Amino acid sequence: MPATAATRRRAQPEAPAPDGARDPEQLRALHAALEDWFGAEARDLPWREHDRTPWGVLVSEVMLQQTPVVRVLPVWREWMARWPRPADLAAEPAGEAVRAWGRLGYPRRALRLHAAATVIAAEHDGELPDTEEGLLALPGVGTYTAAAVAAFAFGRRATVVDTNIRRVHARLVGGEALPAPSLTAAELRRAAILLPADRERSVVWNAAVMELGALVCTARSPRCAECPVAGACAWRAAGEPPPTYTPRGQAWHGTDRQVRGAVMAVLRAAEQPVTRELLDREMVGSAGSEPSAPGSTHHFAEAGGPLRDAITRLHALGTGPDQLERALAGLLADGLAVEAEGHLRLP
DNA sequence: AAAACGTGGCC
DNA sequence: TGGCCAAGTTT
Repeated sequence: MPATAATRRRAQPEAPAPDGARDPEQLRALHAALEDWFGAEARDLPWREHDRTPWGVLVSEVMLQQTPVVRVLPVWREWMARWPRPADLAAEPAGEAVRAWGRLGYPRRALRLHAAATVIAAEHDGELPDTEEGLLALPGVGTYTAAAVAAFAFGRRATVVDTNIRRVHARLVGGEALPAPSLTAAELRRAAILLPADRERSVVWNAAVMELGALVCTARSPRCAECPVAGACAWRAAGEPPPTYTPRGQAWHGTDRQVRGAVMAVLRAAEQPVTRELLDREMVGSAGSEPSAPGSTHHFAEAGGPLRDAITRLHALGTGPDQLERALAGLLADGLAVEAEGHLRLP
């Protein structure tokens, strides 16, 4: 049956299907455009250098979970210099990883990286697993990180889906301002459809889409004028409709999380274990008052700038006894702190 | 499966 | 100024 004008229109709709099923020609053009753009505009990040190691890629991916690149860079360099191989990290106490984590946030990531290094050293002869499945079994490695390391460290064809990629797909293909609040099965299917069949191209595509989301197709005020695929963007074609929901932020002030963070800052800064009694006496219910001067107790005798600052910050929270108790219990349960003989310290 | 989990910069 | 946001994982 000869194709009529009507059937041709149905076969080639103006807007791409939201599941990403564009025709092969469109897809190929998309792949080529982003490949070129990435080649010209990609940032020079150390974990993309030729001398990178799979371990370095894993460390970068974990550090980058919910943490901006600029903050990760110096810490990643420090880690690589100090612990160039998983076994190097595994040879040290977990607390060293937590301390070297600095202020990246979510310090249990440091704990899990140390645990992963221990597994790699003990069960994998010091080498990272080179499959998604093997990587996924490591502590702190979820679906995103497993796919990312498989692709970027081992050159595998993996469906990488992070927050940047989700946003780019939502706009470019889905015609929506933002992806759903949480990852859906439909998004995974769409990402799989969009992934180039060619292995090497798939690696570049993953990196390119992620980079586009980070540099151009940003959450707030996207730079569409600089976008290499703006002409193919379903969101623009639809007139850039606003988000259909408003993301709700995380509570912070007055939360246990805030107290945990302040306690961890003290433990990181402290050269010696900190007495539990000190936390209770100096930091509970004393908002508005002054913390004891460094040197007023033997615990503070050697309090330098960083420790003093951390203590001052915790003091300023005016944490109540119940909340301090809860926060400490949480830290101990998570293994981020250890209590022995009335003292608290990093593990 | 919703909720917990740090931190700092930006508009 | 305060809410939003950043290469998520775990329970």
